[in-house]
Amino acid sequence: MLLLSRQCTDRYTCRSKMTAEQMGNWGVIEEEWRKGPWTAEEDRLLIEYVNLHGEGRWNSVARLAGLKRNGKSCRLRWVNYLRPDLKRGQITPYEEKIILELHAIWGNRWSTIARGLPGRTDNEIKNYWRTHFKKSSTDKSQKTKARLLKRQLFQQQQQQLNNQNDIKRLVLLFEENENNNEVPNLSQEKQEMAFLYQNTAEQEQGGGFFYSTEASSKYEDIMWDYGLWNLDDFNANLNIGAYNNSLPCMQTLATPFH
DNA sequence: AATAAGCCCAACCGCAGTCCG
DNA sequence: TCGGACTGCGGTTGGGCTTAT
Repeated sequence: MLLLSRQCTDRYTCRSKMTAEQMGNWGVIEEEWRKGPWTAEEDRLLIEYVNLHGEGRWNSVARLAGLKRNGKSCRLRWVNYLRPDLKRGQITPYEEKIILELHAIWGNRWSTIARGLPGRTDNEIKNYWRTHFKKSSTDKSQKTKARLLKRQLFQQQQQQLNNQNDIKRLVLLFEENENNNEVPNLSQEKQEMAFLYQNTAEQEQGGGFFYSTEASSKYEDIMWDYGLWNLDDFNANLNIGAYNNSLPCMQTLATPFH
């Protein structure tokens, strides 16, 4: 094992005031790949590589960029630290709220949750969650969070009732256009979604629309896939009248993926 | 002032899914 | 169809920093 002499990354320099020497056994070469904290020079090479070749083909980075890092390490460094669209700084209360809400739905699917928080990485969210919320259920702050979440979920359910009414109106449109089997000016996806809602609603006989069953989970997948999670947008796109609610809720918080 | 406990976060690991020859 | 390479994800680790005692 070879101990390397090197500079620290900016982050380490300014945040942790840690020198390469202080890193001790970090920054070593095992076999052919370097491990441990990234140096400023490595960052520069990686940024250069991505600017030239784009993201992906991470295993080519070592060869093409002259980095002694494996593909996984390069991808992780880019995704979690070097990407230009990353937000810096603390998680805001608003973002925390989104994390809580999305985690209530998706559980530990951090990458899915991260898609609802532009500029934040799955790693960041995961770390934040583990630090702030993964505590024993007896923890006082946890109880407070749980209470807050419960209240939010109640508000969301009220909101969803409104959403259902909007979509039911859409379904009525379908029924009115039954002969044509198509609603004019609606994309295939949106028609499919409304059709799916119709079937799901029938199956569930009006019971819990979003979270209750496997059927609704299938529906959720389609919502995410088509970027229709935000029903405000959905309604706006359909021109069937957007509702207005000053309370932030699930539908208005999560952003579509496109 | 010393130190223990908790916080924070970069980075690693293993696994599973996808791609491609 | 199959198997290896690649990619992405979630879990975990480890070490510096901050706060509480």
